[in-house]
Amino acid sequence: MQDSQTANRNETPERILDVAQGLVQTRGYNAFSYADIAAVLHVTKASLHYHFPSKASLGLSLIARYESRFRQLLDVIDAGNQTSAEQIRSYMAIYAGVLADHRMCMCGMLAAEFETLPKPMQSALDHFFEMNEAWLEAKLRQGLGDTSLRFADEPRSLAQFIVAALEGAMMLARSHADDARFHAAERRLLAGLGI
Amino acid sequence: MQDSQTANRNETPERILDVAQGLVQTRGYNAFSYADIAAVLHVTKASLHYHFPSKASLGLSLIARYESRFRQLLDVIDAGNQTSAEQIRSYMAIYAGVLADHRMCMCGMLAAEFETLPKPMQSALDHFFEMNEAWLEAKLRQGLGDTSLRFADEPRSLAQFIVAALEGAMMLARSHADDARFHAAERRLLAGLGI
DNA sequence: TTTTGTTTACCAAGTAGTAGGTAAAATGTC
DNA sequence: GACATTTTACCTACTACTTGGTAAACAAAA
Repeated sequence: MQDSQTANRNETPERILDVAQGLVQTRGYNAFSYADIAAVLHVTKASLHYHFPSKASLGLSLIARYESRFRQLLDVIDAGNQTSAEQIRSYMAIYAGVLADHRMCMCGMLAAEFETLPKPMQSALDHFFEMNEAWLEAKLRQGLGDTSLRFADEPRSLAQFIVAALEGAMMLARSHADDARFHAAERRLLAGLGI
Repeated sequence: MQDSQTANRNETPERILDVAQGLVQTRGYNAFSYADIAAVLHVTKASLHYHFPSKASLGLSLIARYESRFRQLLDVIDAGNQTSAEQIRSYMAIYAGVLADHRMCMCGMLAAEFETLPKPMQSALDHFFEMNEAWLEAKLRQGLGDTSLRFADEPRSLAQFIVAALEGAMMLARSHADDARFHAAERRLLAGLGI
């Protein structure tokens, strides 16, 4: 009958992931501890270990959830009836939304720390970026086909470039506390697609 | 007369910085400890604290040295008689060299960890990027003037974009162990300047 | 009454950082 | 040149605290 207990049921792991994700996005994987999460949620570290036995397992769940949520957003974009150009704009808007929340893309942050991550997290990260690049590549090809986009490069390589540029712009916009830098990068990347 | 003593004289702080820089570039500021450096140099942690009282002071010295070395490389580029276009190529070659050494740009790495750094390090980092962007902006303006470059954007904003894109490309090339991604980004950025 | 989630109370190892001491080199001063 | 003094560069041994992680007891549902 205690609401904070009843409400938690089955949702506790999600709330742990919420807090952990925020910490990774602002501080990085190596700069947060179970104690930090415990303090926010007013539970003990031991309780966190019940849901996520190790930090590595927590990290892996973090990436899995992040990718599946990202995938859902892409599915929504795919379902709408926008041109490829508009869909790519929507894609960039996802990044912009994260930045507006004073966060770094979680997987961009983890990419910086790549060398220090457990193997399973590295593989999950690879998968996340592969998914992103594949989606973008498809949109680029589509846009070339229906003439809503205009560019010279190989679509796969251009997709990789766009992801890298967005991550880099996000990182520097955040450290300079200047979202305008990111939006300028967005505009320039779109200009490179002839839109 | 002991060579490892005589040789060390006055150079020990430099050797400490060398090791620390390598660790930051591959693992990040939050993922290395004095113990790691001590192990490489076969000295005690206390000895490191003699030269750099705190990790923050070590970090600050790290950025100061990195910026002054970077500045020297830019001065060499300035001194040569290349076109602006060629000078910008040389600038990108600095980044490529770091990546070829399986390292991330030290300041790019620190930018990801920005939120967790002591204030003095944050300010030093701002200064590093400001210096980079100002140099690039000047080269872009110069290239517009002597018609060796062709682009539509504001030079300052374009300079910021190029730095961000290089950092992002470097970060993802490193995590994918695929230097080709970075070189593709280089080519695309140069193409955006009409070269 | 078993399952689920939590707490208390730990642990071994690692973190940055300090105290106090030592040998040797550098710098005076006679 | 010989002497005392200071500085440099290091060490051993420690403190105070944090890290990820565990075991066992306990509470609340189902």
